[in-house]
Amino acid sequence: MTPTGAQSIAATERDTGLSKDTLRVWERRYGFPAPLRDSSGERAYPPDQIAKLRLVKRLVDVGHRPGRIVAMPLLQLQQLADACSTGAREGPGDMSGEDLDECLGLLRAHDVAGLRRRLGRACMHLGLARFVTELVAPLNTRVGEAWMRGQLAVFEEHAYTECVQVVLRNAIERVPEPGPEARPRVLLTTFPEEPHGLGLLMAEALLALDAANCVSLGVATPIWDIVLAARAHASDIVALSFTGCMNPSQVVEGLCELRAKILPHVEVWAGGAAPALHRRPVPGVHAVAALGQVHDEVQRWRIGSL
Amino acid sequence: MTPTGAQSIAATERDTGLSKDTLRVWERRYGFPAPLRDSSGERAYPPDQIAKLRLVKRLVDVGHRPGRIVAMPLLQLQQLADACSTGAREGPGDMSGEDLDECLGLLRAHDVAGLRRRLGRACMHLGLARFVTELVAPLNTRVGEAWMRGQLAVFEEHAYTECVQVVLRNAIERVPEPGPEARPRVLLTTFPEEPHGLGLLMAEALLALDAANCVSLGVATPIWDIVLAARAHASDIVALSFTGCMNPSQVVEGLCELRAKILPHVEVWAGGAAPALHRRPVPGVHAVAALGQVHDEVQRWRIGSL
DNA sequence: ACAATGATTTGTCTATGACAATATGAAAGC
DNA sequence: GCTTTCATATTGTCATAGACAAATCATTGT
Repeated sequence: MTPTGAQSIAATERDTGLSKDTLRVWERRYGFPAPLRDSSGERAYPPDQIAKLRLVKRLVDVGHRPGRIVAMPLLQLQQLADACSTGAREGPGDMSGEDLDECLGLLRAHDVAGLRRRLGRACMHLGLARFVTELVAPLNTRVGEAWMRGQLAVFEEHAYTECVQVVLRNAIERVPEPGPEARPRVLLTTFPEEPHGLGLLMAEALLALDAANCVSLGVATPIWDIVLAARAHASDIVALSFTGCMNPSQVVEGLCELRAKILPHVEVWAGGAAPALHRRPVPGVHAVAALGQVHDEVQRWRIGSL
Repeated sequence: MTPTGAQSIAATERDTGLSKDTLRVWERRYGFPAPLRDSSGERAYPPDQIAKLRLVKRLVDVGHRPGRIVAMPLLQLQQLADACSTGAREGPGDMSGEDLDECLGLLRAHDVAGLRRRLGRACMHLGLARFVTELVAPLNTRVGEAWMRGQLAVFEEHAYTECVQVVLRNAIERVPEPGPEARPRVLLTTFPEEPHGLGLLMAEALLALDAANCVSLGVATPIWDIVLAARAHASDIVALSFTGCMNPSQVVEGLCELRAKILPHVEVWAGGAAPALHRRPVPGVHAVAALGQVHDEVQRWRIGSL
């Protein structure tokens, strides 16, 4: 932390999601980042380079190639970011963007209590299923985009996530519990590299509405423990959630490994925004493209299990 | 993943919490771990070595020195683990261990729904404050110890955490909201290296009972964003939670940095099981030794702010 | 248009040396 | 006896540079 708040390589790794090795090899190959050096020759990344790295990482996650974009000037990167995000606009059946804008406004005004009330009201108004698929899902996208463009600070995204989590957990609690014999029995979790749990909670809400018997392990469960847990809970389905921040190869390898180790009659469902999921399907794994599909998939399972 | 489920160094890093650098340097210096090599010369850690590494890591976190214990045989390590955990036995005012045993029993039986009901009942019975300080806190310790001794699987610990989280969030939701003008205004979060949020939730529960105005950012907020958030929310207090898994130097450095960047009249509270917190106090940071202290600290703040 | 093949890109791994921060333990002073 | 001080040892992290396998691109041949 020598000059003007420049950060060590370890801090940069966690703030950008790029491994130390990757940071060093980009520097070697593409000339960026070009960190300062402290008195003992260690890299010190200034804040602006970290910001650019975050943007690059995001663009790489969406499919751009490092060699092409790492050396680009910041302005061009931002144009690129704008270009990708405008691609996915309101799907059919989404809320009129007004509600989304209202929520974003409350978030920007740091009115956490207000946002929580607004979301709670929307949940009651729409019903939990539509709340999840038509408000929370597109709102997540909007928040993610705003964050990528630098229009939203990290702490605002954190506040948002916490807020949605509170509302969702509350709503889930209010769904009447199915009997202990209800089926399917679903185990929900994420892989060890995936620290985000919002997708999991959205899935749990929809599953609970379909009277499935949910057990959530929270985030970041080692694969072997997922296997053990599925056995211990006699699960019919293991549901995994992935965000874009996960390395594509980790997604595919992890799913293969899980599929190989788990009992064959247990279904593996994988959902979320990770591009790898939908580019290369893994045999024996159900890729759930959209949250709206959850209901149909449960129906399918019930028919199949008769 | 060549022979008998041996894992790559990256997988071992996430499963043990030891960095790649540390794994390599231990091998170089102490001769353990001694991973196999795959066809291209890359390390492949067999499951038993990973298990031992986890145990060693835990012992190191409690204060043992790597140079002394890394090369020890497994049996001796287990004795060491038993020796340290029996050290901290029931503090005064704790529940009669029976309730704890009952909860642990439900957990071991994988009866998540039962555990949730049991905890919910205990919360109503004891009241939220005593529930947190006298049941959840010691139960956390028991679960941690059981995990260290290998009597509890990782997935069981995950299920436990999720369970407690649900119950706590539910209880917090039922505490009447204080008015928007209520003071103190408290911002809750953890440092970027700290992924555990249970301590945060326990603190939030106690603070809510004292009619503080809580805003939680969840876990893993960059320090600079904590500063921004405290400013945006006009917080009086920033409350941080730490577990033993955080590197001691990160704790101290982070607290110093935060203290330096944040407005001077904002108090910084730090609580949790991280040993560094109580060994080396950081100037300008209130180390909250036990959860029971939260109430008194809020009182102190209120008197001081008149 | 589509499949096969060769070239390039890219992240991760290895190896070894260096260093700063922390902890240990002995000696010295009260 | 008890604390303080300082030299020594321990320990995690960082640096450099080369290697390689998997994924992706671009080109060619049906």
